[in-house]
Amino acid sequence: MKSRPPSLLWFRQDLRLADNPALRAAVEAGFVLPIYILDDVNADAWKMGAASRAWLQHSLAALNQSLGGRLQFFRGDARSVIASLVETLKIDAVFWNRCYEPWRIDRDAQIKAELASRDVEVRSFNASLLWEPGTIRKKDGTPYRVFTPYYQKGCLLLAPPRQPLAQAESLQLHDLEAPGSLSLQALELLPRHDWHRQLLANWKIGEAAAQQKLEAFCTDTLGDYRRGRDFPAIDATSRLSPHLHFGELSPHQAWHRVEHAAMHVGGDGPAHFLRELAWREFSCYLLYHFPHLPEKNFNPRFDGFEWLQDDSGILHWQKGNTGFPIVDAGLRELWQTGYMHNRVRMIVASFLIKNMLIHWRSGADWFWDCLVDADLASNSASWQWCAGSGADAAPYFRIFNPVLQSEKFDPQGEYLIRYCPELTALPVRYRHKPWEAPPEMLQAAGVELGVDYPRPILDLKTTRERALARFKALS
DNA sequence: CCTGGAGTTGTCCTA
DNA sequence: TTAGGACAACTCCAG
Repeated sequence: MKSRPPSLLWFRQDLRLADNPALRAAVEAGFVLPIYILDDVNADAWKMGAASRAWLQHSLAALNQSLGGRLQFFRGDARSVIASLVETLKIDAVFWNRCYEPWRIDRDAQIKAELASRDVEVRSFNASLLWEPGTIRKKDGTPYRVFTPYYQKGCLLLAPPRQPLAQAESLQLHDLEAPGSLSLQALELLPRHDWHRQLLANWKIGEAAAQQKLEAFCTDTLGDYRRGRDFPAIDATSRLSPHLHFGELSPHQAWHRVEHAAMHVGGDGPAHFLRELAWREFSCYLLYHFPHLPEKNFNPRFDGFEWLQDDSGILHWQKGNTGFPIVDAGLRELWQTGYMHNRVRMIVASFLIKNMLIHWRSGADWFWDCLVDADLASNSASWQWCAGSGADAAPYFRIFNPVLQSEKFDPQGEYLIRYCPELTALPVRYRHKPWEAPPEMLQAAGVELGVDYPRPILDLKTTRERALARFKALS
């Protein structure tokens, strides 16, 4: 008896079983062969960074477990991996959920064409965006460049986000090992050194953990979200970004769960969180319509800007040794946990770009490698926003003063000493600016500047004036 | 077709 | 001590 071949379900940035349209379609078609391909070939310059890979390792392990160990892994050019699977297993249907990075769009279009020419059915779905970029335009047909009209007119007036799909029932999985399939370990997602262990001790990874976190956020912190989200010492943000990036959670699930919570929570926390989800969408929208966003200034006026080449400066910044505690705390948080609080991301970005006059791409590259929530769209759009070269960008004269920001948003210096514990014994007011503490106070606190904690690598006032002059000259 | 208000996240100076 | 204004330029859209 000859059985029908399984349909191929290609997991990408949708590592979940619930609210997964491609999975649902595959299940309805019969037996399913679920696969994941680590495609560094087509990703080229945008291969996942180290922190993302470490996350991915655990997310795939969780997904594999939910699939009873039937998820099959591959490595290499997805075009040839899929072609060969289709050929050897006589597969006649392939399903996936869409991704929106330019290189993935190109690659997927090639695969789609190739499969179509072999009479293989290909169906792709939207699983990661509330509003897909191609559908949102201004009245004149061009894409939006400003967030608020994009969100208010383009998105909200168009259609409400669809309801999440229920998990597909009676999943029948293909249980033969496909030719060329590898073990998860063979993807070599974890670095040789042990850095990722400490990093991932901060996180619970996978679909179940993501759901729990969404649940906890809605019940515990959503009410105070608007105010609390600015204070890095408080656990008042959702920290859902890596789960959303890898698709352990869909934005539809988050949107509707938060809308539901709004009935009980009240206040403007829920609306502000939904706006943040919409900023994620806006970044993806910009990358879709302006595919050079990761490399080139969105506003070409910045092309003539002369950034400084300062390799030793970048190193101080990366390692959290600038001598400005809020900046150093942020970068150390990034290194130790794969994450940085949103407020602090803006502060360290402003410091690198405006005070150090270093190209926003240097910062974006570092974040790309270190963030567990690294996302090409959000990372590129946000760095350009900080630089002033992006869409709806910050004005050039908005230069964060790291001391004022620290005093305002971490008044007790709790966040500072969490990542710069050497400053703990200093009185709170000097935690924000240890170089101003009197020598005897530093001595009493056991801090020798330049030894236990760095001296400031630059002068805030003069670098601010330098940036104002240089940026003003662009206009 | 023109016009004016509003727009994620600040800082500094002056009165 | 504190509040208000200046600091651009541009996009979007309602009137």
